Amino acid sequence: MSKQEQIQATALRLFVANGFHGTPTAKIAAEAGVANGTLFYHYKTKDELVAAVYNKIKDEQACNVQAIINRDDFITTKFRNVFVHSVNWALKNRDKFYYIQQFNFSPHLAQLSPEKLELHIVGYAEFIAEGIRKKLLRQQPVNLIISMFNGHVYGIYQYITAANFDSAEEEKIINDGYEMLWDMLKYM
Amino acid sequence: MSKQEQIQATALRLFVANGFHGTPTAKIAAEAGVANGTLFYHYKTKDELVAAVYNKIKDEQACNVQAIINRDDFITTKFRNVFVHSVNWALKNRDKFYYIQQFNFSPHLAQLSPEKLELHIVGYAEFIAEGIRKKLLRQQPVNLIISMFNGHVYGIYQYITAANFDSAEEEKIINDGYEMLWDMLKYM
Amino acid sequence: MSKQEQIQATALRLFVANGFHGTPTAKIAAEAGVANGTLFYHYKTKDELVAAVYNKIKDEQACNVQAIINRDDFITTKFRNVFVHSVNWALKNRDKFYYIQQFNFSPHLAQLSPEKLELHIVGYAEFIAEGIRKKLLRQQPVNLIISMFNGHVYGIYQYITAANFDSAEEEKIINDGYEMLWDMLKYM
Amino acid sequence: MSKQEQIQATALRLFVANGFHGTPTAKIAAEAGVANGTLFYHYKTKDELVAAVYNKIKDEQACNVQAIINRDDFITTKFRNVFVHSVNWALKNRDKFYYIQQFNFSPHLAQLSPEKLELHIVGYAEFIAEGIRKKLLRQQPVNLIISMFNGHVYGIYQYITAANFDSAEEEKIINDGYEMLWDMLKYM
DNA sequence: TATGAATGAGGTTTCATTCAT
DNA sequence: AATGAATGAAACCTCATTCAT
Repeated sequence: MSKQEQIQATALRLFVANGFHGTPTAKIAAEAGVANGTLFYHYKTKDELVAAVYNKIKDEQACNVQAIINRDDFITTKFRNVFVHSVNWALKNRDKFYYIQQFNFSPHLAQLSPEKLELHIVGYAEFIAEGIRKKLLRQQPVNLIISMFNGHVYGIYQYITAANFDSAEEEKIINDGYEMLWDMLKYM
Repeated sequence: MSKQEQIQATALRLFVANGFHGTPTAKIAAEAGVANGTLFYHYKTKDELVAAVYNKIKDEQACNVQAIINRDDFITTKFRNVFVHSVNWALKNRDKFYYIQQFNFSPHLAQLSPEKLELHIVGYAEFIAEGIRKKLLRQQPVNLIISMFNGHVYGIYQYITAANFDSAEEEKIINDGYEMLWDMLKYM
Repeated sequence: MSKQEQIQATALRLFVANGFHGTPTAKIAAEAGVANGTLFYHYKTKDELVAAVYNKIKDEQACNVQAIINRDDFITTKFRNVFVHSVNWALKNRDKFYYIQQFNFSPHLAQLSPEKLELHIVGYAEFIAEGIRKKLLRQQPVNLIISMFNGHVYGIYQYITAANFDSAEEEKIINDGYEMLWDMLKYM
Repeated sequence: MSKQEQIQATALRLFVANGFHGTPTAKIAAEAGVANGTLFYHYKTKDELVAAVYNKIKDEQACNVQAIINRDDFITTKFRNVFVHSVNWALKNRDKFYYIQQFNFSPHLAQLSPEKLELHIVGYAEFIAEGIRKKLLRQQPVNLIISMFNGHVYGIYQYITAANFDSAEEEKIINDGYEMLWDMLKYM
């Protein structure tokens, strides 16, 4: 693990635990086992580090989703798989999921270039558009469908993390959640 | 308006405009027209003020929702009204809604007493439980329904604020959004 | 106990526990059960309160010693009694004794009028002068004798408070201490 | 002279001149010719600096005394030299002596580790124990002898500093003082 | 006599960032 | 590529004191 990766991993952990503001760069460096100045050698500013961590997570997320989309499944299967995978990823990477939210509701978001942001949903958009075109999904704007989808993932995530379910219960909730989602978005 | 109220009102305004970290206590005091020390006379720490502002918004929100719930409507009407109102409130108070999210994804949240947090959903829970009991809503746990509901509000909010719709369009989206929500949560 | 006395008693306790600087007037007032302003009604400044506590203790001390001096004892008996009493008083009023030292090594001391300070040793001086004149005590300046005397009290006090003796042991130490003192100061 | 040493040296000078509370950290930094933050880079808190200065003085004192103890003198000579030296050091370093007392009667003392405190008397204890064993000194506990000794130094110091003696007078007083001390502590 | 809200100067401390090595 | 001592602006907070009631 290179020093740069050490720094990012430590930053993620500390930012989630204490917030951006509650995490001094000095602490990140110390816990990452590098010198204070090293952090600023790799990232010009703290904000740059914050954004780098965000982009890395987003890329990882997008990659994973893309892998599922690329599978040669039928669209409705794709849809289901993307949902289930998204929830599971969030549950297995709570830190990262939390970090994304924290970042989204911070002044940092505004400083990201819009094209960078677009990138993260491009894969989504296509197959959902296809679903709408083929009258498998509701006749609504693609972005609205995506927003509903994400809101739903977020809702399930909140529900599951607020309590302490075992993995069988978790699975059932995700399945029920998918049924609800499908009832909401399917073409009728 | 007492000095204490002035401080809180000013803090609310500045916090929603610049975030808590972007707002020095000195600025709050100055714009509230009081001395620096006065702020700390009424709130032991800045964090206490941050939490007070949060609670005030939450109370306002809860009050509004409660007013709708208390109306002598049929449950399905209540349900619709609460949804529509929640989205509209968020859209008309984007700063406050943003502040709430910012707070929710920060270490501040953890420092709030759990009972205070419970209070904010107590009104919700009852009428939704009733809806489930009367077989108007899906046979799922109350909290799951609430989570879905909130996720949905959040999704619609995101969709609307990401673009620039006129008020007629906005209304249509909210109505469509409600239909989708209902298809998801209604008893079948 | 009047409010004024409450304030003084509380101030003594807190000053000893936390030092002058470590004790805010607000805390004194609060723990004394009076309002913040009340303290400043009785004492124009914090320094005045600090000095008042000092003077009260010194007066009490001086009074006690004077009572012993006034007894119709032979001078050597007086001498012994004053010593024994001084040590015992210090041990029974550790807070007060500590306070005196703390005050003596603080900028407050310099702000006391010299005549006020003189007052506290006037009783001492006379009978010691007599002891010297009558060739019961060493032929040295009165003030030197007094300084030695006080240093000796201080030394015994330090020794006893540093350890945990029972009262029989304490008594023995004080007696031994007196013998040493006498060997040092008696006329030969 | 490193910046760290500069800070400590300046702190020592200002603390002894104005007391710890009378010396803002900003002033120390300014007079040491370093930035404000530099002080806190080397000392986590002001208290840490206060203690560091204390320890430095104590070490200096202990070193000096140790040098005398290590000399190949007869015990009674050692004893005399230590006394004379202690008084002279106090008189030539009134500020430092004052600082030590100020510190001793403050909550700072309680925060020093006990083993650190022990260190400062370890040299003393040994040769005094030897004096007792060899029946040159009174048959009393070592610590009692030390306490008496210190009380005596303290008494002489008080007497001399309260008035304005020339150096010849000072010398005589110290000699007389020693005789008294000896009459008190010698074996009979 | 007593109160307690209000003050504001001043203190300690933090921390992102720089730079000589 | 890496270091870590040094920086100084700016933050939070304290507290003796005042004053209208």
